[in-house]
Amino acid sequence: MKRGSKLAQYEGVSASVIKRLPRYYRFLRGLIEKDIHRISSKELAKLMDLTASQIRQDLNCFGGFGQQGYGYNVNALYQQIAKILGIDKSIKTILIGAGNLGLAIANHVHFENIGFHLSGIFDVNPNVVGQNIKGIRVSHVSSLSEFCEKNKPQVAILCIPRETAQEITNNLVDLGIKGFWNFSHFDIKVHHDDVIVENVHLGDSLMTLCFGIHQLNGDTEDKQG
Amino acid sequence: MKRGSKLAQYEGVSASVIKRLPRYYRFLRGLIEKDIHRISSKELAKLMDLTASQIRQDLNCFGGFGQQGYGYNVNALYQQIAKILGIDKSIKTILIGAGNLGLAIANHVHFENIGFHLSGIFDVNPNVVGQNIKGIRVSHVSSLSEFCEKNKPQVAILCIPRETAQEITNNLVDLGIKGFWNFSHFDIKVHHDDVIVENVHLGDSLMTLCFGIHQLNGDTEDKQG
DNA sequence: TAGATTGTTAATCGATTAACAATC
DNA sequence: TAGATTGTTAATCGATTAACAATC
Repeated sequence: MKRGSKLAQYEGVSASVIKRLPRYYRFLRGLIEKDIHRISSKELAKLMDLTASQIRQDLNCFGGFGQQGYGYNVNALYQQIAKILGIDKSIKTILIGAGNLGLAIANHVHFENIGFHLSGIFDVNPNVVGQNIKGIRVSHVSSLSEFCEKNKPQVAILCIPRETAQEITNNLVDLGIKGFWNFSHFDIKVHHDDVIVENVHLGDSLMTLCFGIHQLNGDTEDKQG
Repeated sequence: MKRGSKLAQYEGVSASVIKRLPRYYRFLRGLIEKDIHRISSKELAKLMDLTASQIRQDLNCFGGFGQQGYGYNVNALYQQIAKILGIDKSIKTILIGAGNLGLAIANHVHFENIGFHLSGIFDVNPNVVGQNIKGIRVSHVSSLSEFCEKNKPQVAILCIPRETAQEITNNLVDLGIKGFWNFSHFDIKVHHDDVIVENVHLGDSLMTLCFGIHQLNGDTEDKQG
């Protein structure tokens, strides 16, 4: 039995490569929709604004998916990447915080298509608790531990205020959560090395754009003199 | 008159450095809230899980904000970063697409705190057009060009389906939009080098987490045998 | 002054790109 | 076979880290 072995399959692969995989996946789907069944690293590079070298290097971290003189089979490569990412499985996931953003995430993200299953939604606001979202009844946060013991979710999505983020995180780690998708404006800390955090700092992203725009505009705010 | 000069102020600074600035900004605010007025690169490094070297290198791209033997004045540094990012100004911004995600963004993001002003919201759905969000009446997309000519927004937030993203982008570029905050599941292409795109691919982020979880679990899906 | 900590240069590390032999 | 394109090694480039003289 291989399953359960603690030996990570792609140990040597760098985070930079991993982070590019979803983008490959997206572009390959685009090709499939256009009925393109074969592509060379050179063509794909042009499409994605990368170098052909990088594409070949990236893919070869996981195996030789191409064929000399031919290129890559789009469908096969698409399936391979799905498998590498683990999208073909289904990770039990809970959402903490059903405010504006939490609701939008619940409704907008296609969990089932990308390897997740949303199985519980929690909030503290009595006006929200009891509501139905995507067929899931919003529960009070006080029922979290009971839920986790019974259902053993692996991932929690945090759409909660910065002030409570760390405390909730600590509780969730104790309840067995292994991964956080963190939307709170706070860099949550986790002291177990078998728990991972994926941050989505929307504000940070927008501030980067702010900088870029002022660079374009040539705005300077020198002390006049 | 310096304003309007096309000479970018921080031309030599790499994107990696820029992208870290908002995080510094967040942590500095945290310190201010804790009434900490002075910090060394070493202490800040520990807090942020960086090296002291990197912090000093990063900040010195923009100027010498510290003092030997003392460290950095938290308030002063906070203000400096705000200025570098251009958060102290206000960029006119429109939102395209007032579905789940668009509404959440409009309500959730503190535009005014991070250098932006939301001045228009547009959708095609007649059930949405006319609604009031944060004091802004949702207009039909057909009125976009009129609005842009009159108000000259510089940034557009795209919360629209992948299928229409490129077409809308092309229109908006023609209408003078200089920056895109793109939430559509599509890498929009822009062929002007004075237009910038900041992508937020939520699905990509979640897929990365998916990969990480399966690595932790030691999941393998080898052909058995 | 002595101690601390910066700003900055030099060394290291990692990621990207280029080159080319292998091979379909 | 000839042409195309991969897989992979080597070269380059950039980003991070270490070291240390400058200086508060």
